[in-house]
Amino acid sequence: MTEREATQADTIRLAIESEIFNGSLVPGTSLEEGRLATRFGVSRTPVREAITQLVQAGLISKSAHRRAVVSELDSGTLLDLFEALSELEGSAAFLSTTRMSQAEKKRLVTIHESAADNLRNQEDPNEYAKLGSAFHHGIVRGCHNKILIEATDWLSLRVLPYRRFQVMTPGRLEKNQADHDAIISAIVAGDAEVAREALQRHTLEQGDALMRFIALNKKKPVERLPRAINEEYSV
Amino acid sequence: MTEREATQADTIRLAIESEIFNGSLVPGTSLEEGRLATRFGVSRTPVREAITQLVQAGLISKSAHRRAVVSELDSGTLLDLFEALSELEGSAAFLSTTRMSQAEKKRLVTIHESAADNLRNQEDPNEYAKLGSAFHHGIVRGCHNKILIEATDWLSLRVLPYRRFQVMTPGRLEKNQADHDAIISAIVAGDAEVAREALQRHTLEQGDALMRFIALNKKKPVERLPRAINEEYSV
DNA sequence: GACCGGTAGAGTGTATACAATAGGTCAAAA
DNA sequence: TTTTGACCTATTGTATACACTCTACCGGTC
Repeated sequence: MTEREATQADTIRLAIESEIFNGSLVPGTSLEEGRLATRFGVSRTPVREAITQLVQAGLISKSAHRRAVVSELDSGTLLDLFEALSELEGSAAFLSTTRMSQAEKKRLVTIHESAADNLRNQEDPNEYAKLGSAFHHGIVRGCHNKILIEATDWLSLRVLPYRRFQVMTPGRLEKNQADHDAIISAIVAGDAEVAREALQRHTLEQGDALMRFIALNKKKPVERLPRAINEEYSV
Repeated sequence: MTEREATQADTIRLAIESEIFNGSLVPGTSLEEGRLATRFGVSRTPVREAITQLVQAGLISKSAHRRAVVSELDSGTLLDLFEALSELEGSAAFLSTTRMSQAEKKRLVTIHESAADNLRNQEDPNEYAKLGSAFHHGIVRGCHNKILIEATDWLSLRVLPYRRFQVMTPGRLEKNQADHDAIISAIVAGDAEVAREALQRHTLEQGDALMRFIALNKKKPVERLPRAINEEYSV
């Protein structure tokens, strides 16, 4: 929808984004324009522009004359986020079932089978995670509705800062794979309503799992804050 | 989610927004920072910030080193927009059915009945339109999911520039009212799935109607462009 | 006559300087 | 000792000046 090129503001936006995603910038960290400017070796102008963009993207919150802060999602909002995302992904699955080409479906099956292999042979869990998100991604793209894709991406983006909390509780990957299996079966079988329901519940459950894990780890927040501050100030 | 206060950039953003909505700035019009700056009596800086925000909101498109342009939705995208919106509103209706308080449902019924009165007595159609959007709005809020509300608002915003094309084809209002009637009935009866389906189809049909009307009027685009340019340059 | 490259001119991107605001600090009074 | 209020500093918001990019026009060439 909105095409851009490599202007400094964009570069900086991407840099901040990835720092948020990889955990250098923990939610709650406050961002200071001047400091960021010197850190990136530019003036405050492009930094401000990057911040404005990230605010609109929902990754940063800010009010007038106050510092920008990496958005912090309380558990209620996080729950809302997953609920909304599950509805959107469900809708996408519904549409994708009838709209994906044979090639697209085949690609999706391939991804799914790679994931199955990975799991069976106990390979790199990071790789499995990548395949998993490719699976979701593939279904969403399959709906061929630019706006629905955009909206889904938007919500997914806001979950990313919390994805790194994702951890293996015993049997979680197997459950995940089984869910995916049900979803792909429904899509291949052409049962749109089943596909919707399966993906919807799957995403919702993923959210629940993530939230439970975060809730547990919030008990010891001592280790989180100092590290974050440290990394923000490091040049 | 993101709180702001009255900074100049926000004022200008709102000004541009409303000009887009009321039709002063027709989709396709190009916005020049310098001109806008002098028009609003400020420097380019807040104007640029306003534009950045509107770009992220989807109302304006822009790529690096090029002028900002009021987003123009081709018919395909508009169709996507309505399809996505219908899914979101449908989801909201589903959730609202079980989550709205009695007070909320009552308020919704009141709005619906006011609309019925308005229609029966052939009162102001503008007022009817307002009640109609209040009805939709009320259902969406009723889902009590901040994110879903945000996402729905986001999409609705992008439809607004085209709403003014809305016109009365014979019997359209009656059909609209009948749809709303079915929706509110399902909600009051507590039948979430019926509510979802009813609102979803209703929004989709609204979109189709709008698109048909726009398609007809696109046949004579001569009158649109000069007027737009004219209005942009008027102080 | 059509096509191509170069060259102003307009307009965007960035830097810097200035203004205004918020939040903290310190002092004074209860 | 605590609280309150005024100032003072740090940081954001805005203006202006400059640099770079694009585009449209022009002359030349095929």
